[in-house]
Amino acid sequence: MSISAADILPAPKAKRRGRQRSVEAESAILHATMNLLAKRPLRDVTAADIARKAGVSKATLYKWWPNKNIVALDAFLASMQEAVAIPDTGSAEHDFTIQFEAAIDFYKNSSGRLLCHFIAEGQSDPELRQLFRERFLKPCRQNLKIIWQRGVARGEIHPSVDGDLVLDLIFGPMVYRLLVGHGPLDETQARAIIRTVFGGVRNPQTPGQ
Amino acid sequence: MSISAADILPAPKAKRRGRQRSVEAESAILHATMNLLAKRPLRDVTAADIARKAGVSKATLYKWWPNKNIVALDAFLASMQEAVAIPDTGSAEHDFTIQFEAAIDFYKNSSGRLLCHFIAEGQSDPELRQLFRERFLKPCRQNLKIIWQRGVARGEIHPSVDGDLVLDLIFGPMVYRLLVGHGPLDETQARAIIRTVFGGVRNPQTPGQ
Amino acid sequence: MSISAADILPAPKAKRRGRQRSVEAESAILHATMNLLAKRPLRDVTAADIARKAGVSKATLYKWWPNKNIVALDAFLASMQEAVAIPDTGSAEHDFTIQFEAAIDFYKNSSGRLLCHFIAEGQSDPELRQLFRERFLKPCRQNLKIIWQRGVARGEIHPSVDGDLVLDLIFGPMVYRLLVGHGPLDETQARAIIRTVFGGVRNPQTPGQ
Amino acid sequence: MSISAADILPAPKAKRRGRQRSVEAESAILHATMNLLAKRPLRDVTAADIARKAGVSKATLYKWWPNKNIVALDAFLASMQEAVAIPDTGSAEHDFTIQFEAAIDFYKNSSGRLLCHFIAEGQSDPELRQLFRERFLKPCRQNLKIIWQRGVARGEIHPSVDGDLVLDLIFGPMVYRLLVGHGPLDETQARAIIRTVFGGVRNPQTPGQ
DNA sequence: AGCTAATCGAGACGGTACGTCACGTCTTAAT
DNA sequence: ATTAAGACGTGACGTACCGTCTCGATTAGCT
Repeated sequence: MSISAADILPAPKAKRRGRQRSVEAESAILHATMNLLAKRPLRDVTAADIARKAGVSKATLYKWWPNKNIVALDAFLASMQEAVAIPDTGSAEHDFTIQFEAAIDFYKNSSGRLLCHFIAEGQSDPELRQLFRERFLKPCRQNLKIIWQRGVARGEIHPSVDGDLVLDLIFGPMVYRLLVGHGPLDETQARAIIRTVFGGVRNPQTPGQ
Repeated sequence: MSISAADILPAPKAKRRGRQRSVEAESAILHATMNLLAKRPLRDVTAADIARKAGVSKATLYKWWPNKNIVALDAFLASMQEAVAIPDTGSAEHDFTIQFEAAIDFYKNSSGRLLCHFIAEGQSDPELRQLFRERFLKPCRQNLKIIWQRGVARGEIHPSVDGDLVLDLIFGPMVYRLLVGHGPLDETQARAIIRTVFGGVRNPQTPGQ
Repeated sequence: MSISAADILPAPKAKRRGRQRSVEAESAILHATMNLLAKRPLRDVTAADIARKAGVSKATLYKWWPNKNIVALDAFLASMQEAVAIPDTGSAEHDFTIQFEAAIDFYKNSSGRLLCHFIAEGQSDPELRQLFRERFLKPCRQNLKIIWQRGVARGEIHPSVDGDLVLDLIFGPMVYRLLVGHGPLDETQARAIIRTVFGGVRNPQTPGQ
Repeated sequence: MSISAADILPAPKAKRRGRQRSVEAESAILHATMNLLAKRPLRDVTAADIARKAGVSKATLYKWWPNKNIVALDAFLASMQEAVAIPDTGSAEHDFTIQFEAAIDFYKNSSGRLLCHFIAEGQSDPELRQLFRERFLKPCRQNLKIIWQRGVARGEIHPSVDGDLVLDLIFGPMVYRLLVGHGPLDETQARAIIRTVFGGVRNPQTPGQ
């Protein structure tokens, strides 16, 4: 899933004359960024901080990225190298549970804070918002949709329900609680969410329903 | 639901000696703030802007509020004067649908952007995050929980499902989409969300389930 | 030599109606001011500081004095209660030496710093400058002129030299060094100054003069 | 005698890497400062005023100078480009008269007000006081001491009198009157001061002396 | 083997918002 | 009428970060 800055920037048409872009610099910037983001929130990491830590000039940073938020997004994506294997247990509900528990576990660390900051900064940085959707959210959701599709194919999931809606019913509450912190977020909650999304909150015993 | 700055500050026991706090100033600040927030995002509204527009000094603003974000929250809360009547149609699902549609309608305007900015700024401003939960979220959710409680009492809603979870299953997706903008948010979606939360995504026809 | 605020302000015509002016307040203000000025420079003492220390409201302070600088001048003058006895040894040079040594001794303490601050603040506060001349400088110089007059009368001092010039030749260097700190200021210097002012710097032995 | 900010800052050893300090900015700042100081007193000139007038950012100003007072001192020094030719008429008294009259003439304008403000601000700004002595006073006095030295060498001036004292006897009264304004300051006074400093105030005719 | 560009580090720059401070004025209830 | 308390408008302060820019140095393909 890793996406380097090169993906965003124009492809190097043939070989350009002059000094080539420094790969070390890019790598140093991304690593320095993740390093800093592990310690303090995105808002408190300045472009100058990143440049200093990476041993790179601010100009280099701004040459390849429009601003530090997008550097951070890039660094975050680059750090998610290993492709996540989508489980396939034969039960969509079980698969979702596995994936969702893993997600909550992952976002409990500084990754969650970072995710929140991307969403937060995206409120006043449309480009970040856009890239966040394209580069991060879309691939994630495409993976998850496979579970949904299997569920529909197997007849487990009602075909009338939109796949995007299913994902948002699952991940919406998680993101909400991550951002606002008004409720707990652990394995128990993960299971309860999946169980409820699948079963619904309606009481079937009720005669009048 | 309106909450003025006075709620946050020490209550005026009897009448204090000395010049009283200017009610006009407070009101002017709150109105000016809402006025500005209707035009541009919270990030682009400065403390000086608010002070100028309110005909008030910056010092006065900082005397009563720690920063402009919390002024904005206060202004937002003050603008939500009218108590929202909780519907009671006899069906929790219907009640939720009414309320949820109203909410989505409300947050489609600048209110939604403001809500998003509160959540966004809250990521790097713990006090705002805390106040947002206490002053805004809590009262809202207490209202909504009444619908849930009636539903449980009537046997419509399965008693095993936590009320907070129900609210997050409904509002989580909305907030998620408001913040990230990866999916639509309209009356159709509102109904689909409520319907799915109540009915679940599981296909009951499936024999193997 | 003490001059109270009352001297500056309009005399209380008969008995006015209502609460009478608090003498304690005035005294408390003047004492508090001197107290504060002994600790830190005039610039760093605020009107609020004085009011707080005196247990008085800022409004009271501003009612009777135009600003804190003039409060300070008043406080300084009030603290110089005891009339200085002018020496009369029969020699103007000796008398001046005695007085000048005493002056340098006096201004070595915080009094000197205060004097400097009056002169300094006077650069941007014409009223202070004016009052400093009238209330402080004039009385001081009138005293000192007695020494000069006696010297002229006795034939010690050349009648062609203006008395004010004599005083400035003596005290100018002192004030200059107090303010700028470019040279020492002690008993030795005091004597050298008086000696030189009386004798001149010209070398009488020089034949060609 | 001109002293630029560069003198205060670390000398540019060879050519440093990176963008060089803008000479235009420095020059613009110094000129703008003098320009403003010709119109209103130092106290009423703000750092923002200078920056705006110079077309420079406040940050740049604060990068190179600790505060506006020292900018002003620098600007004042820079404006005193032309080296003052020390007169050499063969008579120290005459030389001093020429120089002193010129000084009084110079300080009659806004320069005198500026000088006073440097001394005034120096009372609460030790760095300014220090720089004023080092950068302004010292060079001035070294020039003037040449006159004194010649006078001593020629036998005109009594060798027992310290050169610094001679200068303070002459300039002390001038500075005193400039600051306090208690006496006139013109050509007549200038001559009277020099004459008295050289001849002393003592009446030689007096038999009893 | 130069020439020519693109890139690099360093860091200065204009701009703008921040939150604080002191000023001198004012309003209020109590004396 | 004057007081203590203290809120108020004004306006400067010095700091921080933004994103742009200008340097001289470095590097590599092209002549």
